[in-house]
Amino acid sequence: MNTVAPPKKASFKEQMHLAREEAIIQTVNRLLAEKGFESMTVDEVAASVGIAKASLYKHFPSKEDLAAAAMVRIMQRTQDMLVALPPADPPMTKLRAVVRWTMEVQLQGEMPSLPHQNSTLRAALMNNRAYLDRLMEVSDTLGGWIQAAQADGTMSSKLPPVVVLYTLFARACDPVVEFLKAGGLYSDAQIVDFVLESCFEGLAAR
Amino acid sequence: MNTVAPPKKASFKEQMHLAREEAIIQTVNRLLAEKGFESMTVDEVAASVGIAKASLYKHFPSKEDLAAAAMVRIMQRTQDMLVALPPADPPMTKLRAVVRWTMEVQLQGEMPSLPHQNSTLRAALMNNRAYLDRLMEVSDTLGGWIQAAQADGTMSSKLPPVVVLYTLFARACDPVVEFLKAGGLYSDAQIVDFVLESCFEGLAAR
DNA sequence: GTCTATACTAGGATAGAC
DNA sequence: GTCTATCCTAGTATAGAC
Repeated sequence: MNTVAPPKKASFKEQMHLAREEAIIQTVNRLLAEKGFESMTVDEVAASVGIAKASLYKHFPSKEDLAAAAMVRIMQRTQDMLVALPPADPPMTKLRAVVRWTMEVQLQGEMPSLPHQNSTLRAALMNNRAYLDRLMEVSDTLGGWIQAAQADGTMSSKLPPVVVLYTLFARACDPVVEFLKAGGLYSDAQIVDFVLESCFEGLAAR
Repeated sequence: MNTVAPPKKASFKEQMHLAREEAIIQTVNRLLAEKGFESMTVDEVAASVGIAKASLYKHFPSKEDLAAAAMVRIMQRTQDMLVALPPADPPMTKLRAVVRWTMEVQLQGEMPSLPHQNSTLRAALMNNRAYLDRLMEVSDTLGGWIQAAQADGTMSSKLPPVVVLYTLFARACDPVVEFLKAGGLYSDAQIVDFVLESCFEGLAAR
C-alpha cells in the first residue's frame, strides 16, 4: 500500500513552505520600508522571523534575492489593486485611487523605499524577470489611463505621459508622508488628502 | 627679531587646511548624491580626494561627521541662494526659483540624498547644531514666503504651510529628476520645467 | 598632518550535524 | 530545511613612524 505518492501531503508540505516564505517576505518588506536595503541586516531578518540565518539562505540565495522577493510582492499587490478598481470609473478617478492606495501602504509602513542608484539591489532587480514583468504591466496600465485622462481633458496635457507616470510612482515613496507622520499634527487620512491635493491640484492657486 | 608671531603665515597654513577640507567635503557631497550614506565608503572618499584614509580621520572624527559636514555645506549653499534672490520679487516667484535651483543642483549630481529614517547619519544630524541652525533658518525663510504667497492669493490656501514646506523640500530629492535624466529623452532644462510644472500647477487639468 | 600598516567588528554567507 | 558554529570579506577606525 501507499505505492502511489500522496498528493495531499506533498501539497500540505509545500503550503507550509510557501507560508514560511510569505512570512519571511512580509518581514523583509517591513524592514525595507523602515530602514532601506543597506541598513537592513540578514541577522535582523532572521531574528524577526524567528528562524536561523542559515535557514533563510535555504529559501533565498542572497540578501539581494531576499529583498527582490519583497519588491516582487509589492509589485504584485499593486497589480492586484489595479485590476480590482471599478473598470467603469473614469481614468482620472482610477489614478487618484492608485496614489491614495500607495500612500496608505506607506503609512502602514509597508512600502519598501526605492533602492538607490548605485545599490546592488537595483542591479538585482534589473535582472529579475518577475519584477520587471510586473513593473512593465503596471506601467502599461497606468500609462493607458494617463493618456485616456489627457484625452478626456481631466488631466493636464502639458506633461508627457512618462513624466506623469514617474510623478505618480514617486508618490509611493514621498518623504512628505513620513515627515508629516513624524510631526504628529495630522491624522493619516488628512496626510493622504494633503498629498493628493498637492499632487493633482498643485501648489499654485487655481 | 620675529618675537611677534607672523599672522600671515599662520593664516596661510590655516587657509591650506580649509581648502583641503573643502575639497574633502566636495567629494563627500558628490558621493553622497551618487550612492547615499550607507553605500559610500571612507576608503572611496580618501581615494577620490587623493589622501590616505588616516589623514581623513585627522580632519573628521567619523564617517558621520564627514557626511554631516557635507550636509551643513549644502544647507549653507541653500541659505546663500535664498539671500541672493531679488528681495522685491513676489514670494511665489522666489519659491519657484528655489525649487528650480534645487533641481539644478540635483541634475549636477551635487544634491546629497536624505538619510533614511533609521540611518546613523540622521541621528548625527539631529545633534549637529550647525546643521539644525541652518535648516531652521531656511525653513523660517521659506515658511514666511509661503504664508505671504497664500496671503496674496498666488498660492493655494487649501494646504497648511508646513505641508507646502515639506513638499518643496521633497523636490530637492525627487526621484523623478533622476529617472528622467536616466531616460535620456529630455534635456536638463526640460526636466526642470516638467517637474516645476507638476509641482506648482498639478497633474489635473486647469 | 601625512603616510603605511594594522586592529577590530559587523555582517554576508557556508559547513556539517540532525 | 532547521539548527549551531564558523568562515571571510569589507569597511570603520587607530597606532606609530616621519
